[in-house]
Amino acid sequence: MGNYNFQQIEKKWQKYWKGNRSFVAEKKSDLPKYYVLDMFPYPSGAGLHVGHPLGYIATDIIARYKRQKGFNVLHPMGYDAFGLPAEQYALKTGIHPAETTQKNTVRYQEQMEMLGFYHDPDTAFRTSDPDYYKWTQWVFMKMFNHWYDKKIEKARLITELEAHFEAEGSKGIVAATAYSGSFTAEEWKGYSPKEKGDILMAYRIAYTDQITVNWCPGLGTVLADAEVKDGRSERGNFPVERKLMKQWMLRITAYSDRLLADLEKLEWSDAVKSMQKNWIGRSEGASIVYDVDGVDDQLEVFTTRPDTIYGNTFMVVAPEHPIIEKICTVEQKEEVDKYIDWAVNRSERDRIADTKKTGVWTGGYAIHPLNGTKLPIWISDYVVITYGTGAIMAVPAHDQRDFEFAHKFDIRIIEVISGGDLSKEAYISKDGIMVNSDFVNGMTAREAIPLVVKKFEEIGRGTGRVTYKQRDVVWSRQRYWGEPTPIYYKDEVAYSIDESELPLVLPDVESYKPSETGEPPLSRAGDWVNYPGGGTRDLNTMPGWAGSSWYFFRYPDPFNEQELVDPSIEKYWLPVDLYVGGTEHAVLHLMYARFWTKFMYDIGVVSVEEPFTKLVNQGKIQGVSKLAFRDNESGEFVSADLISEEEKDKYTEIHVNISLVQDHSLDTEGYMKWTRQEGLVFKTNAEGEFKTISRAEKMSKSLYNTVAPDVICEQYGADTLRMFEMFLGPIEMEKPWSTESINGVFTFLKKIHNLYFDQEGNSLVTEGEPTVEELKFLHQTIKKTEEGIDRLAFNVCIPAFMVFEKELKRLKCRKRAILEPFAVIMSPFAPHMCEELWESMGHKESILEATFPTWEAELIKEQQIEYPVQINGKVRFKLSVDADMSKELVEEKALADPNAQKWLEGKSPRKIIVVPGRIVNIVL
RNA sequence: GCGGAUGUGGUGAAAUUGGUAGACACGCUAGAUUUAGGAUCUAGUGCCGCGAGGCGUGGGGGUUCGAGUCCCUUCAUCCGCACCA
Repeated sequence: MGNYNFQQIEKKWQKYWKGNRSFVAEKKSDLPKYYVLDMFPYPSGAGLHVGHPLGYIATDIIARYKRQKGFNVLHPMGYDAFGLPAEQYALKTGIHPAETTQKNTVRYQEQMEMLGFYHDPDTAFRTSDPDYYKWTQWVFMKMFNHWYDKKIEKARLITELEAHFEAEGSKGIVAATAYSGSFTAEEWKGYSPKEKGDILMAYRIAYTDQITVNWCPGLGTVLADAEVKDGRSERGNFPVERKLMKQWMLRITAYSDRLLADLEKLEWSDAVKSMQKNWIGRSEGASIVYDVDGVDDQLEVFTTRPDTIYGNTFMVVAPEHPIIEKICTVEQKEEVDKYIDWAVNRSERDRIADTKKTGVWTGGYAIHPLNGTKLPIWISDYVVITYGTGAIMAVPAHDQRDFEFAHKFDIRIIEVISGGDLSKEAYISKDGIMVNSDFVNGMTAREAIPLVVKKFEEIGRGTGRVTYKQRDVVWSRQRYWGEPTPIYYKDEVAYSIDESELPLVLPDVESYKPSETGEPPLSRAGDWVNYPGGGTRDLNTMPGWAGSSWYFFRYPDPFNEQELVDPSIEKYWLPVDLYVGGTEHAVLHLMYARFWTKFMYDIGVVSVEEPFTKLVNQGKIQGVSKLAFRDNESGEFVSADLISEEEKDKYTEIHVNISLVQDHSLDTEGYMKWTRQEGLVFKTNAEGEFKTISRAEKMSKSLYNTVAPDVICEQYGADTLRMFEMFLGPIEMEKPWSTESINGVFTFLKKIHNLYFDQEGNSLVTEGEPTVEELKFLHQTIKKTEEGIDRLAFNVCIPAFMVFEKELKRLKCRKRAILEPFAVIMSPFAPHMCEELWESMGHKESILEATFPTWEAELIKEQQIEYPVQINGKVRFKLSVDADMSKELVEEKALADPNAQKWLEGKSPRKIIVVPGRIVNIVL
């Protein structure tokens, strides 16, 4: 057998689809729309490996299926093209990142085409195209020109704020801002342009601020908190230091509440939702203001447990807290300075690794707001300046950290909630009963919380408050390969450029390095840095997140020069119905995309508040690495089967290229050639083989375990690869790549080919009327396929096809009425082959135009049902009855059955359960 | 520590609302066939047992006529966050 010439077939249909622009969506249509989206890739130089297409195959299947179901389908694929690798390559080689990006994009496109994907070719833009980033800059400018009004929970024009200041001063404004001053209209009018500019800046949604940032000297740029892992950069693994710098920020915190609340509306996994919730980190509590003994300043703390106020025996402030210098006594000064110096210079990494409590007393006291006792104020780095107010009321009896601290420094512990064992640990439950607590004694802690807050509000000592872990996001990078910031400065005041000047095109520079003075690469852009008409340009570029924060709005209308997106088109297409991508973007990208969407909604550019209705995180396909053992002392390589478990630590594991390994045996000659090393010693086993071990881990070039889809396509074809990847298991799950079982799918496709064609390639399809049995099997298969696709369980569709193929073979059925719909339902999975089958059956149109058949419930209904009959929970025999027989009749028939009589032996059963269509259970 | 997920044969995995656990595929075993190749076809394959039969969805307990599925508890693995007040 085997004239399944997949190479020829696949080439033919890929050319056909391309030539006919088969996958271009109608911009607007009376048809219902379906918008399915992949997280667009960064086009890296390495090209795709077999792990990448997993999600793309899934979305491709959905896209083709939905089209056959009568939807107008948009399945776009563009490129997230700004980013570090191209720039670092440019630093090394001098090749312009645009050139590298262009080359890599073409390679990606070829590979995707090879896999037969349904991607709208009009959407293949790059975020680095000026026509695209024009709108990235445009949104940024809008953020610069808006502030967030907390009263109506909406972004508003900054000019409206100015007008308000002009008329009434700062009174009556409730905004998301760090500005805490107040002024009258008269005062405002008297301010200099710089003073006004500074105040307005503190309100803008895109604003600059002098902040402590994660400065990464190795990369020459600042990084977002999330881009830093254990004190090192996530990319490149360079050390990161804390440094005070002026940076662009986006006021995402203004949206924290909405970002949190709207999670409820989304069909996202609990895992991602909880990661987002965690990141926003909302907590409800109270802020309480303490007087400080002998000083005018007050100390404000945030707590989630105001109920424990009477257990408060000391205060702790972060080492950076400004109050320290005011309250620190002369006697304590030296010790305090020493501690602060140590704590501040301690690396993030050490601080996390070491959870032992450290600290020092300032010498000062705070006054308990309810009972007036003096509470010593301590400094410790277990309190961080960036959360809450950077100061806490310590309640050692009911907070584990305070408990440890109090024990170490021998501070008083007062129990105020009974029920715990304070000799061992703090008692943190809210269900205990309050004691030693004046007016809340006797109630539970949970009940006490609102009463204590109320009390503080009455005496003007505090208020109920909500805090968030989330902080504003740093939105500037001192890099070249990104969107230039559309801002210029004149007399130290920032202005946005005019909309007509967009796009602000990234200028060429002769070197991509930062300048000698540490300024960004754009400082080398010659005259570009001067804004025409006076002033100088901002030299920062935006982070990689910028382009990906809104790209899904551009796909429906990618060539629009007048608007970011035509509102009527946007209304038709958005939101995205299904978004598929990896978990690595669970927090940052998805958070920023949601934030930008909400902002754009506020200013009326888009009609949706949430961009992605349903999100699916595809599990990555892991690589299977091959490792050889090398003796640490002798440097000899030793076959893995010669090494016992205990000896393993005497050897180093070396990743070897998986193509050099067959059946765990390493081609040692090949290895030496590959590593360009000669005379290596390999200790082989008794059979003369050198064994390696396998390990599933991330598929990565550096671990030499990548498998290119090109190789698989050449050997088995794209249809086999697609089906195989879907067959491996549920798309959400992580699984190691194994080529071993691919043959099963390949054989199946060959069988399908043989079902439709003879050896010479002539069609075997016959014209007879299908039998009821044949139709029944067909419709069962359609049903399974439809249900499988609807819940993205592609791994159950393919077995259904396999079973059906066997069934057809058994029935010797090659009837058109059966084989035609069969080709249609399989076509999303193996599109090339099914097109070929479709054509061979005399169709002129592409199989894409064929309607996905609907299963007919009547047809698959059984005439006779075979009930398993249980006696006391065990199946004892089978009972065949008419499908429409009533429960009572089934019961009667079951009891009358000789098999049942055998078990009953004349006794009458206690109970009989008949579940229609399922089972009969007789209980004795 | 907190949060989220996952535990089913030798392997990847199936199993609508609780209703014959292990579909389908890989692998393995036996056989057939061939121009012998890692091709193709047929049969078998959860475990124990010669057998009837018994036991089986990480462990323990519960609800139910009936539990992979629901509840409680415990263990293991993976992921995320982490002195968050």
